[in-house]
Amino acid sequence: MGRLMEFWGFRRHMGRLWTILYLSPEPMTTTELAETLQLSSSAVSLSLGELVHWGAVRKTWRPGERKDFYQAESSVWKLVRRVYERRELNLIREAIEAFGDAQRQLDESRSQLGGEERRRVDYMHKRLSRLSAVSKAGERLVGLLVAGRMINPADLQSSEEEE
Amino acid sequence: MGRLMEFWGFRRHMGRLWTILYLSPEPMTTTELAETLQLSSSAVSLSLGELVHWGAVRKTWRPGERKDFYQAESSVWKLVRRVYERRELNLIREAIEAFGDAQRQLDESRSQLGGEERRRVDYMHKRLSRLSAVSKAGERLVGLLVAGRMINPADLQSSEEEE
DNA sequence: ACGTCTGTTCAAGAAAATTTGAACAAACTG
DNA sequence: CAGTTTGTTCAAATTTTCTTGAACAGACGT
Repeated sequence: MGRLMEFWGFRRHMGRLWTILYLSPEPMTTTELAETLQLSSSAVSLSLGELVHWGAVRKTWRPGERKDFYQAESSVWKLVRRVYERRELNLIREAIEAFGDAQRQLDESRSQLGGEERRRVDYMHKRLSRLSAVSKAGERLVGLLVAGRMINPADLQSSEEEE
Repeated sequence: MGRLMEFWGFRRHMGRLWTILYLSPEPMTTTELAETLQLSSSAVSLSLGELVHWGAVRKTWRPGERKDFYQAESSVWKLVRRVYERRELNLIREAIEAFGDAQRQLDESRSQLGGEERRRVDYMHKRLSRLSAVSKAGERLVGLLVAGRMINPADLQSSEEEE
């Protein structure tokens, strides 16, 4: 799980910590976690905090106990969905914006150019439109995924068919 | 695109190079690319090579010209699909294997344990089964994506419903 | 209120990655 | 075949990211 998480753009330790908690029938303390994974307490604090931020781990208390206890959110699907919702969707939206900005910049310079250069700018403009179209199709697709609705990958394919 | 690619686990330069080529009506040489992006020739060579390996860029020639020319594969969907096929699917499969290995290791030690410890091992075993189930549902889902078939995210959800 | 226990933050050090220039290899030209 | 041009590989150097221990802050019990 550590490698998987790392690949997915998170800290490796986040995966390791979550797994330990997921496999434990009881909530655990930071001390136990640090011992199990041979990590310093600061490393545990950092990664655990991020896990809590992503909702992958929950803090719990025990009557009488002074230390915090942690337990894993056990629905992987819920977690995946949350990441796609918060992170991937944003990423796609930023990209779409960037493509639009680029096109506007091209529009501005276009009038001052002539012949060869203008044809080049027009070409770039057309390509950016296609990138936008694909991105928007991707955005819709991820949106459906997050909503748990059926997805048709053919939509993505057709979004960049030559006109 | 550089940031997007980086986020997706590739070199940033790969995204930048691909974009320049994608926006160019003509194939380009390594020299032009290095100039445009202010990169050393070795950096261009390295990242371009990887792009070619992933099928995101194609080498072409021009009669009479000594240098190699490169052009971008222009179907983004094709590229995404290839990455999921080659990389993400493998990753999931490795994870599934790892979960199985872990379970087998638990099976081995189980007989030598008693009471409390055995209950703990049984719990971990059950959790690993659930991770396997989710992973297999994910594998099927990505498989469908790659094949361009309809996907139902509800399958993932139901793969980890309490029994 | 004081001392102790817990968790977080920070800056310094360690580790990992990227980048580069130089050396090498391969292909073409005259 | 010698001399260019082009492309790749490698190790050193730089940059970036992680990790750690110490300092800090908060909460609790006595």
